[in-house]
Formats: sequence, structure tokens, C-alpha cells
Amino acid sequence: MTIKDIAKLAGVSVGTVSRVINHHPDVSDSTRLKVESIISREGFEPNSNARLLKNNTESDIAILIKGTQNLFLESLLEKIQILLAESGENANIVFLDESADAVKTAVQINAQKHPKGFIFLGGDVKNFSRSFAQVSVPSVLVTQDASQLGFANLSSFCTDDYAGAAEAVRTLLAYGHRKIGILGGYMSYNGEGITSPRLAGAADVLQEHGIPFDPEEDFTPSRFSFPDSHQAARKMLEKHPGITAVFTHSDVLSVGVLRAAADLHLRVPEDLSIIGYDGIEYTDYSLPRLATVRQNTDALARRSVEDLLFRICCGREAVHEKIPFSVDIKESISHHTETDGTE
Amino acid sequence: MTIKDIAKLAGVSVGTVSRVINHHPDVSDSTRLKVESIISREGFEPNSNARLLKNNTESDIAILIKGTQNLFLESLLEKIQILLAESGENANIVFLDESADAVKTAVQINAQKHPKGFIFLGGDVKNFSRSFAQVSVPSVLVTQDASQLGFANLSSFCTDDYAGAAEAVRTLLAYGHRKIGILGGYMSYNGEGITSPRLAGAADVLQEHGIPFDPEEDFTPSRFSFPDSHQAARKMLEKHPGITAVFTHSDVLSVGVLRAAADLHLRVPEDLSIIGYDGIEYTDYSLPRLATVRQNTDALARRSVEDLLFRICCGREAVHEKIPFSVDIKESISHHTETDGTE
DNA sequence: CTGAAAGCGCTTACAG
DNA sequence: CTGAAAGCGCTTACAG
Repeated sequence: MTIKDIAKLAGVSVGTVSRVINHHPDVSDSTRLKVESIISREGFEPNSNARLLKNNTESDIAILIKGTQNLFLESLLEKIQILLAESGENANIVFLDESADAVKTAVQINAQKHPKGFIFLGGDVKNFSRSFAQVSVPSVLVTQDASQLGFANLSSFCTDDYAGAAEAVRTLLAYGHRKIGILGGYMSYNGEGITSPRLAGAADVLQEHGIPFDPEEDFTPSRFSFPDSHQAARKMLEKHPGITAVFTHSDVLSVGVLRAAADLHLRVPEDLSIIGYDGIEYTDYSLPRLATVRQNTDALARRSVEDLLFRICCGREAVHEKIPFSVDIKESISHHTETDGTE
Repeated sequence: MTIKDIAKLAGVSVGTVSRVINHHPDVSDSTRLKVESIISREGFEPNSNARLLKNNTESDIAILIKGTQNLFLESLLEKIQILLAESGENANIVFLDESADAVKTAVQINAQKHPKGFIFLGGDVKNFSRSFAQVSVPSVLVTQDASQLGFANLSSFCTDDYAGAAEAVRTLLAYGHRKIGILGGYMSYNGEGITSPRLAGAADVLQEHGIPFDPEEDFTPSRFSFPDSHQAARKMLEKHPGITAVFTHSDVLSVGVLRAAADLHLRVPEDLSIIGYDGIEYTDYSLPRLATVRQNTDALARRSVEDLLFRICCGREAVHEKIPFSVDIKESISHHTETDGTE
């Protein structure tokens, strides 16, 4: 069933059918009604390839998500996909390994499928400076700041990670902790985007409070997965038994810490306090409930989709917004009282 | 840059360029090399819409996933998407609410975008009988049995849920439990596919062992999410304080039970044993580690993709396979000793 | 308001 | 082995 068949059935030309389908104003009401009734009677759906070929445009919005089993990015993904669907947009979702170069993949997809736009859920800033110039369509980087990159077609929506990390550490300090371990991502592939600001925010606050911070000693990298964070946390806790609190760069990592603490018979929060980052739903259901720096996923998703669609349709300039975060203090944090005399 | 430009640059006709691109054998080596070098030098990518229009075929495989925040289906989704990508297939992923009619959505997508095939991650069997006839392309239902539906274009790959549930309950019985609560999905939208066999398997084993089972009393429905399972589990445990073990139809529900048990100061497993279903990665990292009927997601994903692509290319008959499961007995189960004298 | 016709970028018989 | 040409299903100036 093609537009030609409909035209024949309706006794009009294909051009007229096309105009009806595309809601062109220049069609008489009677013709419109006749054609519409035949289209719906026949259940006709125009061939999307032909339309796209003519319009020289592609339908999809590609979403690249970094890291499998990353509950935070997955919840963002779902929200974004639902918002896109509500706007009648088609999402083409690609899961990538945490260490993969999302921009390189985007360049390929850009060349092969010419999507209307890209949404990057995570991705290393280094990779953007290296090859994003080859991506020609409006794009959005979510959860990381792209303002310094200066690409006219790349917006970004993220949390102020420096401030969030600072706030997390300030919270631990306020609860009396002085020996604080930090568990975060690998510098090599999350470095500039995520790990670096979250580490800097933490380090600066510690130093402001006269607590020396040595990244080599006090920071442990991990992939954002349960098994890796479990291993990494365990190593960290064994190596630094004096630690009374941990700041993790992701709630997924907090789960690993929780597990490692149990292995070592450390009670949370009595022996070890934990604060994470992201604010995934699970943090309200863990034992104990996990404190976290909550990113506003609703706002991140909404603004990303709004901005992308707006720029696709109306060609505006890229924007860079920081979405407010909040610190959720929950059961995994408790006061530390100095029993060992050191400060 | 189109095929015409390449033809001009190479000094050949567009037909020849097309043959090179499509690896037709009838091209001389010298011509092939010349054209290929120009294509790669120019970074030319053929317009996919034009190809698809000619081939009268569409590129995508649509994946419909039921339930957001369903960690089990999400891990399946990731595996499937990665396998599809390895085969050069494009996945068009749509997240649906747990209560949505995935088949209705598929019928729409089928008409509008003509995907090559569908993969349903979850979905109610009732909805398939009602409207799957309108889906014309090869499809796969994962995690549920479609063999009774008799659609020639619908394969299914699942676990033997009746047997899995029976085995879970047998395990609890072997550990001395007699008062067993069951937490599962809503009959109204997961009924025939998931809840019904898992409930029947459990009920039959209980009755074999002379333990009466009344669905109204001993079964509590919940959505497959943390907050809902938490509420439902809490209600169940408060209403039936005699329960010493819970069988949940999903590990996500077990998390809710864990949380509800903690609220009520019940220790797991000392006061309450838990066994779930699915085998999500998290069950190895919870406190305590959660026993579960582990579905083989690797095999489910692999077989689903293999079968779908095979049927798309070679038009074979649909198949229905049961993928073996395994029962993982972990820390959330302990022996129950009869202290109250009843049996 | 409507039709006839060109053309989007590609593929593939048909000739040679 | 290669070219010229028709055609996939649609859209849209151009006439009228």
C-alpha cells in the first residue's frame, strides 16, 4: 500500500495525498476528509524511508550510554527515552563499556546514520576535544560540563561536581570524621569529566580544614560496577584501617563499600560512615540507607531533551547549565568521636 | 557527498560504485581498489534512507522493555543490545511502564516504522493473543513462554518458571520452613506470563508437602520496583507475623523484603529467610547476599538474538526454548527450627 | 485548491 | 566487467 494506491482510491493525485498527510493548508476540506477517511480505512502508513530520503533528514536521536550496570545513568536513560517518546522522537540507544570512547562511536554513527542529534550519558571530556568536531548535529552531554570545550553544537547539563563533592566532604567533616577515604572512577577514562572535579572538590575542602590529602594514598579508583567497587573498597579499607568515613563518587560504588565493610566486620555507620553520589533510588532501600549527593535526574533529563529538540528545530546556540543538587544525609553517616586521641 | 560524486571522482558510473559498496563480485580488482580508496579518502557513507528505500527494508530491530527500574530486564537489555550491535544491527529501544500493553505499542511501531523484528522483554501473554496477529515481522518474547500462542512469527526463550518456583519453595522447605509468604507481580498485567506459573509451581510444591496454600492469604502482589515491593512486603509481614520465609518472584522484590524486614526488626536470615528470582548481579553484593533462582541471562540474550536474526534472514519457523536455571543458595536462607511446636 | 513532473540517493535488471 | 536507465515511495516547486 503506497501513496499511489491511496490516490487512486480517492480519485486524486499523489501530490494531494501527500499534502493531506503532511497537513498542508492548501487542501479543500472535502478532499482532505475523503483522503483521510481512505487512509484510515486502509490503515496506510507512509513509507518512512521515502519521506526521509526526500526530506534529507533522519529520524533518530542517538543516545550513547557509558557503562553497563550503571544504575544512575540507566535511570537517566529511561527518563530521557520517555520524554523523547512523548515528543514523538525515536531513540536509538547504544550501550558502551565504561572505558569506551563514546565520541568515536558517535562519529561513526553520525556518518552512517545521520541522526538528528546525540545525547551522551557520560563520556570523557578528552575524547570530545579530540574528535567531537566531526559530529555535525546538535548534541547534549549529560552529567558533565562541556562549556570549556567551545563546540557550538554541544550543550551540557550537569551537576556542579566540584561543589557537590565539597559538600559531601564537608558533611563528613561536620560529623567529626578526619580520616576519609575516597573511592572514584579511573582517571584514564572518566578523568576530566567526573573524577577530576569530584576529587578536587573533596581535596580542597580537606585541605581547607588542615587535613592533608594525597591522591596516591587517599584516593582509590574503581570501575562503576558492583564487583569492581567491592574489590577496590576492600583493598582500600584493608590498606587504611584508620579510615572512619568514605566518600564515593557514585552510589554504585557505595554498594561495594557496604559489602566490603561487612566482609571486614565493620559496621556502617558505627565503624564506617559512607556518603555517595548520584542519588539512585536504591539508596533509600539499602541497609543502612545510603547518604548521597543527589543529582536531579528529572531536571537533567528534561532540560537535556528540551534543549536538544529546541536546537534541532530552531538552530539555537548550545547552552551549559548546572542543575542544583542536594545532599541527602541518611543512615550511613554517623558521628565520629575521637577515641584514639589523634587529630 | 553522494554516490554520484564518488563516481565522478573515480571516473566510473554510479552503478559500479554501488557494486563496490555492496561487495558485488562482478567488479574488476583495479576498479574496486580505485573506488574503495576514493570512498575512504572522502569518508563517504552511503545514504541509508536511499538504500533502505530501494531495498524496501528497514534497518531497526525494536526492543520493548516492560518496567522501568527493573534491574533484571535491564541487564538482559544491555546484553541483547550489545549482541545486536556486534551483528551490525540497530536497536530501537522503548521503555514501557510495567502495566503497559507492549503488544499494542508494537503494532503501532510495526505500522509506522516497519522494523525488521521485535524483541519483547516481558509482556503479558494475554496481550499477545489479543493483538500480536497484527505484527507482521519475526519477533521474540524473552522470559516468557509463547509456545501456546501458536504464532508462526513469535519465538520465545524463557526459564521454566513453574519448575524454578517449585525448586525455590522446595529449597525453603528443605531448610525447615513451613510458613512461607510469596511476593509476586500483579495478576492483572503480569498474570499469565510470569506470576501464574511461578505461583502454580510454588503452590503445588506446598500442597505436595501438605501445606495448604491460599492465594488470597499467602500471596501478595507488588509492582517490580523498590518502593512498591517495600510497601507490599511490609504489609505482608505485618499481616502474617508467623512467616519465616519469603519467596519473591524477582530479586528486585527481595530488596523490598530486606528493607521491610529491617523496619520490623526482623533479622535476615535468622528470623526470616528470603529467596528471590532472576539472579541479578546485585544479589551477590547485598547484605546478606540474596538467594535466588538464577535465570541464565547470557543464554537468554544470545539465543534470542541468534534466533531473531536467523529468522529475519532465512525465514525459519519460530521456536520455543526453555533455558536452564540454577538455584543459588546464599546467605539470606537459614534453617528454621520449630520453636513454636506447631507443624 | 490541484495535478503533472522532477528529483531525493541509491540498486539492479538489462544490454553489451 | 561496466554503463545507461528505470524505479523504490515520497515531497514540492511550478503551473494553472
